[in-house]
Amino acid sequence: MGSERKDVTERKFATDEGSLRIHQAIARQLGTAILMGVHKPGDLFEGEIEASERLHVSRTAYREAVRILIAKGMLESRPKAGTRVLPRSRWNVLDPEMLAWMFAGEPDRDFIRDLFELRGVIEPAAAEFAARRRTDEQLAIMARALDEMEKHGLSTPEGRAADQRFHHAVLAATHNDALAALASSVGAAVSWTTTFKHRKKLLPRDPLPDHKAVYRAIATRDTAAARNGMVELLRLAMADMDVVMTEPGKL
Amino acid sequence: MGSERKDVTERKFATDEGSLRIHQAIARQLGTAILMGVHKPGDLFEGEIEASERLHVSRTAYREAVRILIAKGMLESRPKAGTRVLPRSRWNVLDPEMLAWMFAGEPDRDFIRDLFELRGVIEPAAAEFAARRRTDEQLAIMARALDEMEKHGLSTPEGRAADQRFHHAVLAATHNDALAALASSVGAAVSWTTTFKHRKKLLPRDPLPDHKAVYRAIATRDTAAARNGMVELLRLAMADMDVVMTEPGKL
DNA sequence: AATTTCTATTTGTATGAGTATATCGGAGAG
DNA sequence: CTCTCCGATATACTCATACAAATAGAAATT
Repeated sequence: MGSERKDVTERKFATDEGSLRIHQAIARQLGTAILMGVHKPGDLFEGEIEASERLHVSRTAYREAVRILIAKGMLESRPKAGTRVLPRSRWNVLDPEMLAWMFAGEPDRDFIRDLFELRGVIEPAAAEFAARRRTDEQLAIMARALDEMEKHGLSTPEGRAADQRFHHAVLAATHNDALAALASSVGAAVSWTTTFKHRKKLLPRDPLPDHKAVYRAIATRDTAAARNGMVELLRLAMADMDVVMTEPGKL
Repeated sequence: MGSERKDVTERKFATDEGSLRIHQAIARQLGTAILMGVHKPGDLFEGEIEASERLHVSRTAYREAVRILIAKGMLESRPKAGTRVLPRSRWNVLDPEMLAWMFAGEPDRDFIRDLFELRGVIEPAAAEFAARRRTDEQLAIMARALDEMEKHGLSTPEGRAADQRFHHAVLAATHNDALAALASSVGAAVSWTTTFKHRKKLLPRDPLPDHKAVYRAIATRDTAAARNGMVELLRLAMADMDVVMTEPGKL
């Protein structure tokens, strides 16, 4: 003892990371900074002591935050060498938490495009597998999701959540853990479009009929129709997105 | 406490985790245990103090290990509630480190199947994108990889590494970060087949011609041929794998 | 110029004290 | 009897400090 306690309220203000534990809050803060390009690949972090003092947290908490980012492939650290940002190619960009950090702010347009391209690759195949392997229970989940989409509409958070649940259910129905692991990536893309379109007040077409077509195909175990339905659904979503992406001006 | 059989050397022996830092070693140990089903979803871990004492490490190191596993979606921890294993659906099974843990031991056959199915979805599309967008430099990397595959053969570690580099280069050439992030997943599957087939001493067919066909298609920017070539390549790999998987007996 | 040795810097590990939080059980109200 | 509230308590979380290990880079050596 001998050293006086710090003013704790200062940190609350500085970070304001909700009810997260401190290490999580710091991880998010650092992760977000890296994603936004504040720290670029190859950049060296300050030492643990300086960093933890600047952030008004203990070295323990700071180190745990760094461990989290290392686990996600964003950082590496070695004695004497320090802690530095890894090349983008090493980042686990499909990690759910990382996607959450990205989409909390203004995500990179290029990456959005990449994510949609991934959707285009994954989801038609997933729909086909789902049509072949879905259980009745999984089908029921899809039905409920569609009901709620219809009930709330895509302009409400509930409706968008239901949309995500539908796509999630399709992936789950593939009975393939590797495909299902991409649910958060697909979900992020799904969520982004609808949110964005709502923000821009352009709802060019009702996506519900397409969703229902996919649903019917999966219900009747028509694999080809399921794939085609999903392709069609995505074609529309992507067309809308292209409008947004090629649009001039910020955001 | 009475039941300890501890040396200081025991940890070195028990974990024998190479030159990993302690927290990494513990993370790997716990992660592997979870993957092998020693700790099942829903299971509660012992307290930090007990756990760290049993493993002969400090609470600091143990906690950092747990942070890593939490970052990968395997665990969650809350005060009073304890630390428990999350449902499989939450695990980031495509995380490179996690794949390494899986394939270090005897990976789950079902998951291998899932991974190959994912390959079947991803790689043909990736080949098509690569044919459209590859740079000359990326093409050169593929060429070098094929040369080394031919030179060393798939029965050598060098040859298998070259095989992985080829598939990695194709994914990189898509210029899509989301697809490229799946490189380690694809790589794990690639590596597993060749390693396994070599161990079983069955090399049914030379995969090089197929690889070269894909390469030529990408070189000439023939998207359709690239896709078809990759489909063909995978058809063979999967056929071999099916033989292995349906084979009776362990492993 | 290449190699080895040294050393200073940085992360890694350990420990103990104290804080915050959520679960569980029990008391009280309906 | 069921439900809600509330407080005791177990548990993870945070902090501060000390010391250990490793390693990049300089210095000495060949």
